[in-house]
Amino acid sequence: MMTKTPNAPNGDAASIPFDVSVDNVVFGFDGDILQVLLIRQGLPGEDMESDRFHMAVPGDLIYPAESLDQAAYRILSNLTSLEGIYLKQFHAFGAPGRVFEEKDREWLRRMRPHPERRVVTIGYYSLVAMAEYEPVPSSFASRAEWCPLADLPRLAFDHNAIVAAALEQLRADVQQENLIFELLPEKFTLGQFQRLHEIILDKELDKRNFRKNVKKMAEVVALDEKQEGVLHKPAQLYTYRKLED
Amino acid sequence: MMTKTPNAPNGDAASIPFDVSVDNVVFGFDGDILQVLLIRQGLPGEDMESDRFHMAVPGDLIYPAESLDQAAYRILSNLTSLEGIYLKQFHAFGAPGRVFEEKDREWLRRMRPHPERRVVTIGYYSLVAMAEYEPVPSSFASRAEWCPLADLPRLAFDHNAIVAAALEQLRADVQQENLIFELLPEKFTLGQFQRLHEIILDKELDKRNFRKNVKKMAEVVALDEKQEGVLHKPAQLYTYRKLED
DNA sequence: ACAAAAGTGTTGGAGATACACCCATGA
DNA sequence: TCATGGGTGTATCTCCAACACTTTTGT
Repeated sequence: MMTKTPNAPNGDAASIPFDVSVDNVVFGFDGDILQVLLIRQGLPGEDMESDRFHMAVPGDLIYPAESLDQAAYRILSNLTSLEGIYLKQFHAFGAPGRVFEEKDREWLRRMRPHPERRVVTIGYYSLVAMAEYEPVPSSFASRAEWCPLADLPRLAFDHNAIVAAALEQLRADVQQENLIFELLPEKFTLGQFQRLHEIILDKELDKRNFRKNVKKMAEVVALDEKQEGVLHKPAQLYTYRKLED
Repeated sequence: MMTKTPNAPNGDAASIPFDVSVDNVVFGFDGDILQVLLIRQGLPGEDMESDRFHMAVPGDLIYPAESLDQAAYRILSNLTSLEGIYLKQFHAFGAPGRVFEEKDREWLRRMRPHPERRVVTIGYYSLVAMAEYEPVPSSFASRAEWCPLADLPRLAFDHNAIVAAALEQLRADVQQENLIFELLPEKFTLGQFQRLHEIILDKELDKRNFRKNVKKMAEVVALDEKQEGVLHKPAQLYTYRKLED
């Protein structure tokens, strides 16, 4: 426990200060594909279309008096005006080499009071029904945008790895819990529901068997309403109702 | 994102320094019940039997140049002489009120260079076959001991909550992956194997059905050997062999 | 002899899988 | 009329749950 090593003597050097942040991978489903919410932040004095902007998953340092979960909620509610969004901590990222690009270091130097501090970030993911998403207006300095999961650009820091880990965790979690409804709008078709399953589980499902299973879910109830304005047979709409027991 | 609030203005107050630590919940199986490895640390100048000792899950601050995983491995190998132990990060704990007992504050004041810093800890759990566990000799200041999971004492900080969360995570993980063998000794009986399942899943299993399922696991192979010195019919011994594919 | 855990098969029901055609709409 | 996704039932197979008695050892 208390072994002294050259790398980490007791005393000050073994307790350098850290910054702790939260990064939130926001997944959205538009009825067709999964998307991720990204932040595009300009460096001060540069315009947003410059190729030196900073693209990242939304995140921020933790405030002195807030918990990790509170920080994650704060970040989310600064981006959307929604309440009660599902949110889950999934992994901490703290490798000493997390910040390795010169561009990222530059960004930290301009935006952070202690740009050289090692930073450990706590990864969260959230689930949003895109149809109900109301983005907060972009500021001059930053702008949120959806990006299809399939064609993410190169992100800041280790954020590509964070998104990949979030997706993997989501895949595992969906099989256990009722998370999947968080991604669906209030009214949805069985086609959308099946497509969402197929994307997340990453395999094709048999339509008839899938619908047979849905009929056994008491939480999914058919509405007295059909799709409109589609160029094929309009689908029955369904909704999710939490069971009261 | 950059909203100013009284609680967290930009600049220094929004980036107070943190300590980051790793706490490792080490689960062991002795063939009968699950146990947890605890550290009993004396305050300097007090003896180990004093009731003012500090009982906790093993943990330490992260060193400047190591990753989270490396820190977790270091903590583990300072306690056991084993290599290749299974270890998994499961949750970060960072509530501002994690340290609330006067006794814990006192301990920090004596042992830490920055006792007032807010500390975020990354929780890991590890799995150990107790039969093969070789404890490292206790120092004058600290001593590791197994404690049955069922009768944990009151632990330091929020360590009781950390152990509970680790157990919950272990329960979920076991159903997906092949973790359970990490808790078994090299040679084990089907009785032990079933008992371990029953403890972790927290439900009784049917002996015949259980054995039927084990027979379908290609990784579990019968040895040419039986238990000795037990006061009942000696059981066939089995072992786990990773499949090469 | 007794106590204590080891070991052993069958059956019925539920749930999973595989599979192909017609329907309603907008362009 | 064509393109597009919506909608529907049956037969088979696999997997899971339920269930009771005999065996081997040490004391």
